[in-house]
Amino acid sequence: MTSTTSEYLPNISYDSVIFGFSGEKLKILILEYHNMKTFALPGGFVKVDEALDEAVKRGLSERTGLDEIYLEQFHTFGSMQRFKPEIMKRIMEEQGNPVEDHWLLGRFITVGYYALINYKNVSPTPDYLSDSIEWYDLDQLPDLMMDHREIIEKALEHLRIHLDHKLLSFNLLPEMFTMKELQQVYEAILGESLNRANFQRKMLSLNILERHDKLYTGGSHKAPFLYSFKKP
Amino acid sequence: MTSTTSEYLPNISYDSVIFGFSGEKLKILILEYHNMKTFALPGGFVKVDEALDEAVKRGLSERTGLDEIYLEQFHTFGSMQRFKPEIMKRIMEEQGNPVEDHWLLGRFITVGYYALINYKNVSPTPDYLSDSIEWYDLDQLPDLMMDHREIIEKALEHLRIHLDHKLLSFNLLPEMFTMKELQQVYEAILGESLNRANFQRKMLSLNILERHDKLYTGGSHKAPFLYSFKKP
DNA sequence: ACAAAAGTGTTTGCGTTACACCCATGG
DNA sequence: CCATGGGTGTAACGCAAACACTTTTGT
Repeated sequence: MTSTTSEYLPNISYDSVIFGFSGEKLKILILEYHNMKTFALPGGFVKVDEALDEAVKRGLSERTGLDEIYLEQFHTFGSMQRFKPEIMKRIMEEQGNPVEDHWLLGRFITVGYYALINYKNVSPTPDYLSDSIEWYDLDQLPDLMMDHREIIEKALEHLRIHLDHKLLSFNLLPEMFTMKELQQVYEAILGESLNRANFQRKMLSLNILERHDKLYTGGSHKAPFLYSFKKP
Repeated sequence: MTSTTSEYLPNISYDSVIFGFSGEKLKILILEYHNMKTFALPGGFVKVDEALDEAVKRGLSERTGLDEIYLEQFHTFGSMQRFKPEIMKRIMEEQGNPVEDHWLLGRFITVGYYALINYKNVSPTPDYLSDSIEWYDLDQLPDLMMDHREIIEKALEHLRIHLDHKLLSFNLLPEMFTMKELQQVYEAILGESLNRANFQRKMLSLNILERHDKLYTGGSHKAPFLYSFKKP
């Protein structure tokens, strides 16, 4: 722990696992530090007079340009293995800000959050510490800093378990969507294919969907109904 | 945030919801601060070189005299409503330690943990800040500090959902127990009565129990089998 | 007419619920 | 032999999986 005062709480951070989807594969937003080949989850710090949840929303908005994201907290990581001040030191030196005693070099307990968004709505913008921020396929992740790989695994576990209850909250699908699109979301996230007929029945039985007019795509086949999530 | 250095991380705390059971009702361990009529969950702080999980185990051991407790993290609370420095200030003044600038008066983000133990195995001992620590029935809790009531509600929610998977880990029942005792645990925690026959079948179908000799209590009825949890 | 995609129906099996019946034990 | 508690059996129900069948659409 360092004694340097700043506008942020020392020793506490958050890391966000941003799942992105757009029709096919599930992706994750990863940032790379300047010339360092160091990949990490987008994370950040909490201001002294800011709620934790607010801090995460703020940071995410800065990095993705997307506001009003539904975020879900899933676990807090506090082992000592997380303490690797050399990495952050190198990052700050690369940035031309060499420091010996800085709160960023302290030990951090990090709170994990995840979100699920449509990555077509998003223009990720690197922050001042990193030089790139990119979507990576779930099965083609680069080597990640510290325990970030473990954080992703745990986030994915939570996402899969709570998918039914959370999908409404994530603004992942367009306002109107077909049953097939909905199924593709489920299949990408669960990593398995589902029976079409049974999926349809299960979704309709949840009573959260509203059926609208049919969608004529010009394809040589029956036109599918459009659905939206019920508002109330 | 204060800049006073100490052996603890500033701004981070944990609170533990210790559920206790011993045959009938579900109870919770609550401490009371000296002459203050201020009731709170037993919580504590993390040393600068100590893992979060370790800190919680240490604090709990100090307060209950029980080691090797299975603890489960469930949520981290970080709203600004938690920031009520006056309360801690009054507590410290009562203790004869008036201070203006102390890390304990800072804002805290707290990590919630819960455990489930047999309260007959436990001799709760007050720590230096509090003057009593007692078991309270779940439905007769006193008014609690800050958001501690909300923390309990959330802990209970998690306990109920994860009971099947977690009961093995909690050292709640004696080595050997009857099916009835196991059912009473479930009923106390879930807050509802269960069908005897079906409960028996469900438990046996989980394949986590080992059946031993019958228990002759001298009661005018059939002697029940004893069970233990399977080790491997 | 055909292929492709979407919607609906049917059968089956499994797990849960409710309730009944039988067994063991001590008074 | 009876009351009490414990173990097991069974029918009914609901849900979910697997699969088949029908309908719609553009070529």
